[in-house]
Amino acid sequence: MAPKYLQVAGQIESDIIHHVYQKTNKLLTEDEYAVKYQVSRNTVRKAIDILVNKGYVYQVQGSGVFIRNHHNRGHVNLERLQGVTNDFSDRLVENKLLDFKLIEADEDLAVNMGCKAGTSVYYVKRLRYVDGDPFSIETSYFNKDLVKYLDENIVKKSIYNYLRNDQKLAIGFADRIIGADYLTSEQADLLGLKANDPALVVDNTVCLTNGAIFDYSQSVHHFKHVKLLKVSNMKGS
Amino acid sequence: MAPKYLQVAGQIESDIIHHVYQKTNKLLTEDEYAVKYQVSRNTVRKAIDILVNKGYVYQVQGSGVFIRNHHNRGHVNLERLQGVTNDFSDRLVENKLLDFKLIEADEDLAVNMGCKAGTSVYYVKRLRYVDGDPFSIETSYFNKDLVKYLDENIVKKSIYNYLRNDQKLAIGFADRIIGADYLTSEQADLLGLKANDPALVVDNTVCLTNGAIFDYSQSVHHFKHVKLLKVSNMKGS
DNA sequence: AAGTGGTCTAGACCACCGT
DNA sequence: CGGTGGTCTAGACCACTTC
Repeated sequence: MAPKYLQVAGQIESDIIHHVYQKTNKLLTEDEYAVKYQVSRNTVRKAIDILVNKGYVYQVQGSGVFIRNHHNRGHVNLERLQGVTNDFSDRLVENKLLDFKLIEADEDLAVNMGCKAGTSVYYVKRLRYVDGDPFSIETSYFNKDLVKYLDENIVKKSIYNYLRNDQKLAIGFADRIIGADYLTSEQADLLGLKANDPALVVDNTVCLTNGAIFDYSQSVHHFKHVKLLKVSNMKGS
Repeated sequence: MAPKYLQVAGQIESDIIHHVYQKTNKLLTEDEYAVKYQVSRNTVRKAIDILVNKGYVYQVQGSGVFIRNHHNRGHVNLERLQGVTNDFSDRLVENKLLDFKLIEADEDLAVNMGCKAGTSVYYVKRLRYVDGDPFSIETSYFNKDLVKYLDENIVKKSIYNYLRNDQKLAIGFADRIIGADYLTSEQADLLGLKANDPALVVDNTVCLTNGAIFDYSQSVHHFKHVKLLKVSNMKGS
């Protein structure tokens, strides 16, 4: 059973997506949601906080909660892991499996994954397409002590959906380090670009709720097709 | 008077930075902070939420709040606007003013700033250095209807510190769109790189608490010196 | 002055971690 | 089992916007 504030957030999010508030461009008041969903006002506020952080709305004290217009322009929202699968749910996301094997972590990888050298890790290399265009090259490592099982069929689809829904993995938090770099000629071939073209590179470190690193990965994105979106809230600084 | 949860968050943040919890790598319990600061537990939780979002700590139900080890590696934390000034407070941040003038917004700029064409906007172009290395080229536009005054002296220092502290501007939220692109030869000269080298490009749209856009800017970052950091929390999806 | 979001409290009960 | 974080409530009062 999902907590109430998530249920309420989901309902309101669905309303926004289906343009229920298009006339006023404004949500209902907190008190109105409290009555509507039979929850306390604090629970409503927690739900709205989630929508604020996802970039759907902004709050103005004394006035209301307003819908943000330029929310979706094909950007990958950094607020969600699993960006491509979520943000492009209305587009065709495909994966081409380039490599898949079980290996032992060397010294460098062990440092990045916070494990001992020699630990068994799944190695997955995929080329991801959106609407038929090459989108990014994703090289991932999964600690086998934590991710007990993977196979080619799973890996061709959404790995995270499997880990969360089937393996019931308690995914907690992630660091992402974002930079730019040259494309190697091999990467350029895969993405349909030229060697030394720019690349948008994201290093991911993903942890379980108990802090253990189960996934370390690097995504090399097509610089023309991929823009990341970060929405920030200045409250709390 | 800052709200209590911000004060508490500031205190604990300071404790973390000064290695008060180094022995255990763990914060005090929520109840202990509630007693220590004479606030309710909910206020403590709100303070800790801020530290979670800033990437200082992570929470484990039933166990405690733990400090994250690899927090600072010279990255620009996307959780804060004013990244360079904050994240590199222990390093030398300098600005070279390349251009500064009052102009009228053309059609394109007006669209980006949500204002009418012909609106007066300050135009600021700066080259930013960290520890003497060229770091990024920042091209900014400020709506003069909202940012009443700027001059060369202010612009050579931290614009945001001035707007927040002196002009008491109520800064609310921001969108950032992150991508990679080629460097132009002019940009390459400024950054000490070569034309067509990669660049990490960030477009900013910054709004007041009432939703009005007061700042639109583009930062072109040195791809070797700049990495952005995003910490994510999987709670609430 | 009325409406609406922002802060804060005190307390209840649940879920999970560790011993 | 006790300790600790997670969810939720009902209500009070403040700050800001709108009229």
